Amino acid sequence: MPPQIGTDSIHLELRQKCSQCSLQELCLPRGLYAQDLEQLDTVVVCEGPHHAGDFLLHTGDRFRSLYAVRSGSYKSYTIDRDGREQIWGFHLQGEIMGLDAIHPEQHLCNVVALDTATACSLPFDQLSAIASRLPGLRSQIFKTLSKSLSEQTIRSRENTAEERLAAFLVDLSTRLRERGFSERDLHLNMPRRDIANYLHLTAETISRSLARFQSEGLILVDHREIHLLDLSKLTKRARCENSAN
Amino acid sequence: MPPQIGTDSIHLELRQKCSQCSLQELCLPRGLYAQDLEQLDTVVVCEGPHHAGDFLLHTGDRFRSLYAVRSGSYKSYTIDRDGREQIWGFHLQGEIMGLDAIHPEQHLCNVVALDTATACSLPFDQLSAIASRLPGLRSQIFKTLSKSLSEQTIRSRENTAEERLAAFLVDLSTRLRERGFSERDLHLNMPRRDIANYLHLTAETISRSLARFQSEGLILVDHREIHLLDLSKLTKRARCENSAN
DNA sequence: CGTAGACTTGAGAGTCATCAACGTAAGTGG
DNA sequence: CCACTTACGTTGATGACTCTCAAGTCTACG
Repeated sequence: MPPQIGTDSIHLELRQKCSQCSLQELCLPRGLYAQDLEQLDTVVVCEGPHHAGDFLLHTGDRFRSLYAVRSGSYKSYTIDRDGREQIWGFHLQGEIMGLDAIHPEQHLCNVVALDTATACSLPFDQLSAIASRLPGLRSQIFKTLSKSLSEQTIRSRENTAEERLAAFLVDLSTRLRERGFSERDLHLNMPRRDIANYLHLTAETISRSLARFQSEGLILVDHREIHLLDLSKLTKRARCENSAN
Repeated sequence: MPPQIGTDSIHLELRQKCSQCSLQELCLPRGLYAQDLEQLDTVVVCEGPHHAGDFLLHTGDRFRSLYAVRSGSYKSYTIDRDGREQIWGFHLQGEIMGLDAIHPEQHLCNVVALDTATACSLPFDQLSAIASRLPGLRSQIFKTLSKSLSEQTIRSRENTAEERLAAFLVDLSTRLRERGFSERDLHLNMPRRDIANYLHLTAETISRSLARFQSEGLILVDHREIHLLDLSKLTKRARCENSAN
């Protein structure tokens, strides 16, 4: 059973230290001074490990914390009034989840692990209190929200299926590179249907578009392993300015 | 010539008082205590008046301030690499503009007045400093960002032209009601082309969809005056849960 | 080996963009 | 007051893109 959030019975071994975490520069602590990081250390709690399909959050959960992906990956989604899944995003190491919950004070999304994954819980009241003392952290939270907003808006402008898929692959490639992985070898740990859902397309269209990219020599497709052969052409196909970082 | 932001030569008469502003409860100061509002009073500066077509911001402007619409309305847009306009939003009284600029520290959007309009400049460094002392303001800024993010994400899920247009009309109606205007009589102060652009459609499709809504008795169209006859049916056509407030 | 789910591929249909023509309203200058 | 212009809006015809439905293949796993 995962540790309860918001209780006092937090085992010390579950405490995670941002000050010693290799994801520092990708995550919320980005740009903070070492001594300031120690303030974060006092509030961060590890969640998980989760296995593929395990839930980190459910729609309607009271908002207490933001979550940072520590290892593995998660997807967030809602269920619309027709009972259909609506995927909001796929989240890699260092990325912040639960931003949507700040305003309504409850989580809009379900968040589920895509593979074996852990997350850091950042209790928001405490985070906000620390941020009141640390301009750098305050700025970082504001920037995280602002960046998500811009990215979401830009993403919504993509027109054709190929544009969307190309942008998805390039975006994934960029995020993997930032995390020290190969930018050319993508392992998709979600079915085509999920990619399609995320891009507001169908699995068939994803399949056909991947096939077309492959026939044009842009990528190599082997089930869920995608090798990007020509990143620059793929970026051109994406059309939308993925302002890196 | 509009007052320069960030200089010391700010005339006192340009100072706006949030503590005496009728938009308090719609705008960033929402929920703040009276004595706290006075801290905001010390940093807010009026911009404008702008006339239709006047610019408040240009893409690439250095980010110094957020802006709150004080009167009239604005639209924000970018120019994509093909030189085409991409409208990000229409902004009514009390709404915050420039959130996209926090992360890159420069404005992504041009912001232009749609009619005679004024805006309050909220110098961000000072705002952030005040927020460090006022949990209520801090929370309000976080919530504003979080809400924009969710709305943008939900908006991107709308599928058909009619869904998008219905959601647009309902959204506008809701925002006008919140501001004390009629929720049934909309005056669109932008051409069809701009609505189409915002909704990722064409002006022709807007025209046809409006005609269809009218023929079904949902609305009455008279040029840019739209009267909403059946808000509940229109909301159903919108499909997307516009979680009010 | 058999089943279930994921993936691919094909055929047909629907929605919306594009192109084009036309109508209308507002503003200008004669 | 009227021709003229310009921008906006509407309506129709056509075509492209992608969804839907269907069939078939492949993989994983019991």
